[in-house]
Amino acid sequence: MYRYLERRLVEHLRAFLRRTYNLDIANIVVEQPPKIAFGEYALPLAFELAKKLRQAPRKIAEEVVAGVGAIPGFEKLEVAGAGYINVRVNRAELARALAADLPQDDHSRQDQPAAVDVPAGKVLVEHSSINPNKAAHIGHLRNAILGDTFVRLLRFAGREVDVQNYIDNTGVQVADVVVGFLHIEQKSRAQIEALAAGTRFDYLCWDLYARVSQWYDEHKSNREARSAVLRSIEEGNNEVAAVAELISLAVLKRHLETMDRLDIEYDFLPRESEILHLHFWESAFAKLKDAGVLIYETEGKNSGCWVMRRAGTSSANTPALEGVEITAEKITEEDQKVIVRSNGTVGYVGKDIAYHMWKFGLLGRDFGYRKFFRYPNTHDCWISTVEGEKDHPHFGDVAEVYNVIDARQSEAQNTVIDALRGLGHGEAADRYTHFSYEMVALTPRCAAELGYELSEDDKARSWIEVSGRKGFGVKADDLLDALIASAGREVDGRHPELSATERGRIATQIAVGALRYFMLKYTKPSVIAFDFKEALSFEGDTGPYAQYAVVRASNIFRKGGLDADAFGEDAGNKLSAEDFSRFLDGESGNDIWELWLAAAKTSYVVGQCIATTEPAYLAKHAFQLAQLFNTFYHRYPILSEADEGRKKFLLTTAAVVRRELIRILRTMGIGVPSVM
RNA sequence: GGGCCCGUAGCUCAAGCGGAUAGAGCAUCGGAUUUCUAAUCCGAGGGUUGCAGGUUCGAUUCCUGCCGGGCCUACCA
Repeated sequence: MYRYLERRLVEHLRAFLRRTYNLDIANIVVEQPPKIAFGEYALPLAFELAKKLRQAPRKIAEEVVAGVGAIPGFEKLEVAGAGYINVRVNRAELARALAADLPQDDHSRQDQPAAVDVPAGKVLVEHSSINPNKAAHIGHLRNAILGDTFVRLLRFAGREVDVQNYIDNTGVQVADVVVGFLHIEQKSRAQIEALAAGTRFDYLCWDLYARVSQWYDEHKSNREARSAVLRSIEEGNNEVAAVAELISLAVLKRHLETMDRLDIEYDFLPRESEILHLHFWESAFAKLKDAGVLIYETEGKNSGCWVMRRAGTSSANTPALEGVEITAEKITEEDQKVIVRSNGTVGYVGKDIAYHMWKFGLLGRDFGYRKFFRYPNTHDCWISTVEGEKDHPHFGDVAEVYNVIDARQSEAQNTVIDALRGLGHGEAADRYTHFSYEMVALTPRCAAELGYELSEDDKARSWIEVSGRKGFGVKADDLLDALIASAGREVDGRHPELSATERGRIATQIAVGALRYFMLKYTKPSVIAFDFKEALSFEGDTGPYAQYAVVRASNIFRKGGLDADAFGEDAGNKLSAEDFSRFLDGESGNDIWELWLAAAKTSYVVGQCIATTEPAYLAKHAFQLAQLFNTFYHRYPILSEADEGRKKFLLTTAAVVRRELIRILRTMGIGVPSVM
């Protein structure tokens, strides 16, 4: 609602500037005033115009205020300070629309249906992409939670989204665990199969993987086992490849179970083995050669390889003059990225280029599909195969791509984008977003708790990187278990009257809320220094704080003998515009209005999150709304309110905030317990 | 060497394309009428936004140079 009012305001201003000053300002900046008493929007417009019009900002502001005329939904514009234009909306009108929960555009934009705002075409979000050779850890949790929340944000905005989780089942990481089972543990395929059927097979692989790394270090010759295993996996149709397949599928299944605990689901799991066996690369390779994106190097250390210019490097040595043959451009050795090795095999980036051509429907080949995993809610997750089932959903061929991959891979990601552009698919390259974020590390204290020996240098660091290879890190399931246990102790103490099952359910919801919120509250470029104390906190800027605000709202209705959901549904009919004016207008209405205004901003915030690929704004929004509600809750006792009209208004306020908060939390993948 | 990111309160982090008095949480200290349960609320202290310049009516934000830290820079994935 809030965002449509903003847009309408900008349109009126733009029209005014055009007809009055003959100026076309492409981007009219709209801000939010520092205090609610100043209004709902603030425009620094006059400062910008001062130079162009050669007039004092204050004078321009006065002209704008006087000349722009009435705008539907707005109360008035006024000049403040040196030339700010503060804008006041019609509080009663906005509140009534929010209470009625009108579909966003019905109220604000009757001339344009909501569908106009939703861009055409499907969106593909790739996230998680965990190597299927060991248990998922906290770093993977950040990825999956960011990715899943972004999916929810897109769906909130009306987009159709496919969720993919890319599985590298043919690389060294899987090979190393295969080496561990076959060479160190000396297990047979049947024995491994039995282990894989046990509980938390991924934990077993976690430890084994760390031991394999040690084993390699013991004798250089031990590494030969890895090469042999890798070769067998790539060739396929042999015992080693079968072992690798069974391990990677078993670990993958564990990952899906772990993520399902957090309400994270996938639609499709494309695997590297199919990219190889279905010859995706051959198709891509031919096109890349034709387009001159790949260059065959004949000298230097990369002699015999097909190379590409590394993303971010410029051809400073060979000035890009017009008419210069670009395809014959010489790339200095250090700016070369090897795509095809001299032995003819393709590296990771090459496979990724092929995969992304497939994503955009530019490859001319498709995967085979079979059902792999059915979630408890009966949603099916599909996996790639060479020969698949006849009937399957259509994946790929999308309009936009978001890849949730950590910042360390930005160069590789940009190289893929460059390749698409080099192939002449500039429009695809423009709609390819590397959703980049920083890693999760551990505080030195946390590392010490896990038994890691700290050097003096380590102790001075603000954080220490986890290492799967060393088996050093916090496993996702362990963290979740710890959170559930901790939340469970609180619930048991507070609600002994509930059944153990019910208490467990609540503890799980709180744990998931705490974990998801924790991973979302930091902005993406910030390294998270993980600490159990912080992650296990349920107070202050946390998920449980926001959940608790909803529970409190629910309690009001329960104690009052009312149904909160039902009350919220027709809340718009309970009060007249005059009622809203009475309680929201003027100085006295400011603090409750602030709560209403915050509740009205959800779709605006969702839009910001998508535009900036930053889910942290949603966490901030949830916290702010919960905080305002708690203040309101404390300041205005509702059930004991004597004035019936006022009581109805306060109840409506609680119902609307509760409804919006539930919506926000759902978009973050966080449910709300019945009691806390 | 080159590329990318970061540096804000004791700690962990915010600050929408440059805007009004740089905000939260934690920690510390002091409070909250026996209320819709305190996983809550109110208050206090705590800042030369790494340093130095520049652009601007206005800079935490943009530019340049330093200082400090991280990541990437494999014929690994």
